[in-house]
Amino acid sequence: MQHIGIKEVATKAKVSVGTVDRVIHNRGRVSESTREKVLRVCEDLNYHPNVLAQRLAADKPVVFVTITPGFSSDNTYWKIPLEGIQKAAREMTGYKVKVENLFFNLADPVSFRKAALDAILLEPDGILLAPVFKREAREFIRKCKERKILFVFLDTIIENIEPLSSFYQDPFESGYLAGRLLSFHLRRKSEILVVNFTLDIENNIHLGNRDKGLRQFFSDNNFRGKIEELNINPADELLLTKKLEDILHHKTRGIFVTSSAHKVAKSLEKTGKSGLMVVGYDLTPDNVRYLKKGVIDVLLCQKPAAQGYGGMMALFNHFVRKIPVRKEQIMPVDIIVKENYRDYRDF
Amino acid sequence: MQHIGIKEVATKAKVSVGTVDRVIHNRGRVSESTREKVLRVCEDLNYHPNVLAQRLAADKPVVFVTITPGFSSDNTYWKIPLEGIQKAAREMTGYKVKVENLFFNLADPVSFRKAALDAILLEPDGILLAPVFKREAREFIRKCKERKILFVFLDTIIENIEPLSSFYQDPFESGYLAGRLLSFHLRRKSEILVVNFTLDIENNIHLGNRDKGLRQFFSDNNFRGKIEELNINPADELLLTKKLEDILHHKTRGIFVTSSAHKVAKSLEKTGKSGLMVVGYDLTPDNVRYLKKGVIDVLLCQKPAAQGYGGMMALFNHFVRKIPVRKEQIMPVDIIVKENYRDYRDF
DNA sequence: AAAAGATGCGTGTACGTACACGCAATATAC
DNA sequence: GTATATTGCGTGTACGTACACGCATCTTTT
Repeated sequence: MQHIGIKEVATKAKVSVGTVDRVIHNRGRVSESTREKVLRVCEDLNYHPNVLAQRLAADKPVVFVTITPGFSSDNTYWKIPLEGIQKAAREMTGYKVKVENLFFNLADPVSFRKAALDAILLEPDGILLAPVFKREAREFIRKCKERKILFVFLDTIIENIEPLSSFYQDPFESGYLAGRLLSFHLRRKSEILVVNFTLDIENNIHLGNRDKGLRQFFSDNNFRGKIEELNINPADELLLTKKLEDILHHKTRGIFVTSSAHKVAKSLEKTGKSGLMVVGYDLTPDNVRYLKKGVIDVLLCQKPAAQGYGGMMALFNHFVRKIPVRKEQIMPVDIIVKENYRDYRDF
Repeated sequence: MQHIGIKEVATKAKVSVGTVDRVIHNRGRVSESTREKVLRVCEDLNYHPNVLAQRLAADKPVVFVTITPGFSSDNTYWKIPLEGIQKAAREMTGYKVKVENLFFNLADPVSFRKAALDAILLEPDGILLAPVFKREAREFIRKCKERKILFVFLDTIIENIEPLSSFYQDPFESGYLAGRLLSFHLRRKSEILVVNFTLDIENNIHLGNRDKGLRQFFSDNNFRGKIEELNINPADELLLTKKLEDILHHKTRGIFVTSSAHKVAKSLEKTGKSGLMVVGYDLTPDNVRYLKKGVIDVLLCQKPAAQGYGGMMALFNHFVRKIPVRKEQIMPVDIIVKENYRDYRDF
């Protein structure tokens, strides 16, 4: 006997499978006495429903909806999480699961509201959500709660709201970590430069917290040197080179870019760099090029595909496999240098 | 119609489900003409068998065997991969999969041969194997091939043998990476110390290659300083402290321990350390303690639980879910410092 | 006290696949 | 020519669960 099922429970409790089924699903028409008897036998035999058979016999599919920022040629970041989402979706074929991907525009809160409405019309069981616009997301989650729709947060979280699970990275922690890494290279009176590309709408909060994390590290470790700051529009490449030339001098030993560092790297390459440790974010092709050249020293990453995959799997595990799901999955800050970037390509 | 199944194929091909089944499984008793017709319809309808129903209807379970080193109170390393293996096994409940864990003694090749024989007696479909003893493993794999048993390598690989998949880390690469990390902290004429705990039988090859990797880095980056080496029995704690005191001097800026670094850290703590960057391996409680204290600066890790989990899942994906499996999964060298170790605890 | 309703329970069919069995039709044997 | 194999195919049951239906029994209504 491979697996004890309803049948075995029914036999031992001296009732029919139908009765056991009614007990398990709480759909009435069972006397209290037999109800208790059946439940006791379930305990005794350690009965667990067979998920395969459940999904096979189910008449309605489980429906999941994802709501993430769309991507374009100039902002490809959200392509990667989607790939993880789709990988997970492929693994759900045969389980009677329907996955619908909705997108919104990072520059337009209204597009988010629209996607949110569409999502609810699909009457999903669970939603995977990148709550970029806090206010709109709060509103949406209120509606979900009314309708008993569960949700998982992706990339960011919202304070005081408890989702089924959330997959994200703590930007403050990653900035703090960047401080640690830079500190290996600093001397007594070295200076550091922090570069913020301020027009990066999506990541505004992220960028700020990364910056704060770095500063906290140096304040915690009584660093004596100076931390310069440069806030700039990423489109102004010429300006960037000029400003960097102005601001860098012989005491500067480290640069921390709170987002993608390839533009800084490009400028540095012109200027000529020596004894400068450059730390930035994200394993994009542009960044990798400068990592390989040795202009960028460290990239901090968060496995965006794994986040998308994990978020979908959290829904799957909860609704289909019915196993407990971690409330929170803080993605490790992966430290990537020239020598190990290859290993992370597939994440 | 949720999923096109055998029935739809049968209808369209104007045969019975039994015939379709016989065609799909190549168990004869079908005329060539109907055979071709059925296969064409399968193509046309893009038929893919429903894995859930397959497993539900299967009479014999799929059998997997794992063969890994055992663990004891003094060598707990292999406990972690096993946890990953067991997590994967739990996820297979309901799929009619039988998993048997066999162990051998790292100090005794004969115990490996015994486990290997036991494994074959279980007539498994697939085997997850830590091929620590190369010669014995080769012999065993020969037998597996005769019996058409597939295998997945865990932790190490064997040259010129192609398993279904392998999950491991490249020790040379990790040593090379250690060189990069240390280099951030070195000055022109700094010295480095490499510490090898030579009696670590299990990892002998690993340790050697880590050492080689480090040296290769410094040779590739024309490092001018000196690399000292200390080979020592990990049991000789007193001797370790003494030797360290002898060998360390003001020019020493880095220590690379090719395995667990906590014993070195303990000695350093007595001696008093300053301006010394310590890099070691593995996220064990002992190591973490010194990482938190700041005596160890970096731990290089390889997510051993994820390796065990991934290895089992490779078997599962191949035999049960019947989806393609990556031939090789080189685990990233995770760089762990005081600030991000928390995030890796669950891997 | 008979009719109507509610309660407690069993039966049957479906989900998509595997596999044993059985029955024709054809092929081979004697 | 009949008897026996062989080939080609369909049917039936099982896997474990979900859910509709139906039939007794018991309770309430008038």
